[in-house]
Amino acid sequence: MPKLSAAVIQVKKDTIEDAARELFIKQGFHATSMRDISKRADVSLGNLYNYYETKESILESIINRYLTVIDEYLKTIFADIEEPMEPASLRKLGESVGRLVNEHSDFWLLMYIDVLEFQNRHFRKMFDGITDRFRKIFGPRFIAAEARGDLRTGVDAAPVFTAAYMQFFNYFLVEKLFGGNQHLGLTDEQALNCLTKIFAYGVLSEDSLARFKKTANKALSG
Amino acid sequence: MPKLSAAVIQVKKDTIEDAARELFIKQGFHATSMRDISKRADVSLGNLYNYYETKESILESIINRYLTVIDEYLKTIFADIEEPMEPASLRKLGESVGRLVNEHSDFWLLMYIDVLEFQNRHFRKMFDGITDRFRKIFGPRFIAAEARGDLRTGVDAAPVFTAAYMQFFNYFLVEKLFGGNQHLGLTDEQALNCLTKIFAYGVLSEDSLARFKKTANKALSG
DNA sequence: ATTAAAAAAACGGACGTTCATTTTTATTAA
DNA sequence: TTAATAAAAATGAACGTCCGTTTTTTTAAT
Repeated sequence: MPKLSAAVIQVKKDTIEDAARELFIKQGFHATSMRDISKRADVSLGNLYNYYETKESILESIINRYLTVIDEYLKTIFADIEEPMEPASLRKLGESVGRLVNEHSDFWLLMYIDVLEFQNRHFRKMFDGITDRFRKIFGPRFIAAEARGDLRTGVDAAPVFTAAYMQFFNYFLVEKLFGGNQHLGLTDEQALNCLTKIFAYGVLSEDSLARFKKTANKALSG
Repeated sequence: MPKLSAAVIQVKKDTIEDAARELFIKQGFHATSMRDISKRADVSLGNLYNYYETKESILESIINRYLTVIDEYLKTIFADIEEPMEPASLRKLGESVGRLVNEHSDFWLLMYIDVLEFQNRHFRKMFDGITDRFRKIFGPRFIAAEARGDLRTGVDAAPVFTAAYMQFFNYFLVEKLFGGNQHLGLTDEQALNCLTKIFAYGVLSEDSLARFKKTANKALSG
């Protein structure tokens, strides 16, 4: 038998990884055996080792492929955002992140597998330097917003945008994977509104704002 | 041999659970064998089954004990907060949550184990109805703050406080377990300040606030 | 002597991986 | 177009190890 074409090999790897992913997610990495994978992928046990060196390398391949999928999803999300600091944009960011979490919730389970089994070796890049990445994408618009006077004095847009992104992320992950069931006491729609308003307007009234500023601002400088 | 005293039994269970916890955290639940636990706890393999029915019940016992520890920690945190909506209080909340995460980071790994292996069965209660719990603790002070006019009109303090709590939590978890290494591009101190300011004051300036309110407020109502 | 705890041995099964064997198929020669 | 061939792919039994748990035996305290 001559070598299979790269395309055929890729198809087979796809079916193997699909099967493995489903199992890893449902029952964890260690609880999934190579026999389980071979059965579900309809590939003989031994043949798995023609495509992957070890069981761990199957997981790695799944994670790496998934990372690119998510990366592209995120790119389309960010491409849709014109003025990142506007409330409507933040709200839209939240919606998009919610979809990302809910449509790919298995991916985030893989992330926890990675945290537990490999000290998050494969997923580190997701969070490492994330603020800088946002600065790269939105930098000019951050600066423009500041120049227009959209932002409070002293506010750096990049970490704030990152914080909003992370907050949305965390909200939907808790809802989806941690059994939060409306842990903010609000529907998803209401929660998105609430979180967006927090980032845009904050919580304090104009009156109390002036009152607290005297005592709090020095403590919160920097 | 007469029955061991309850105290002696508890001591032994402590040593077993300490050993098991260290192993579960370091290498995961499935990757940890009863032989590993028996070796580390210096207890014979068979004897483990005089104290626990199954391996899973060891994990459950660890989680339940830990849950009470964390619960008490949280109680002391909340007891320290007099006016929950003041910036200084939010900042203090953030510091406390940071300590909680960093001092008990293994606990949160157990939570991820629980998510993966048991659909978060044991940890659900940590997030379920959390906003209501905050309302129970701070309810009168939330109402008082609103009555004093501290809050913007239409702001419900409880979900906001919960969101702040979750945001701090997530920030430190990402830093500690997900390799964030300053993912906001700030030191922990600066990040605490930044997040606190977001919750207190929001991001937008007074000028832009008025400008956006016309378009955004109807979209964000509710 | 009695009773329970602790240790050791044993059990059946499942694990990741290897490997000798069989099957398959793109290429080659007819 | 077809048949032969050679090499890769696919197979599944086998390997040695380790698993969670059970059973048996030994030890220790009343």
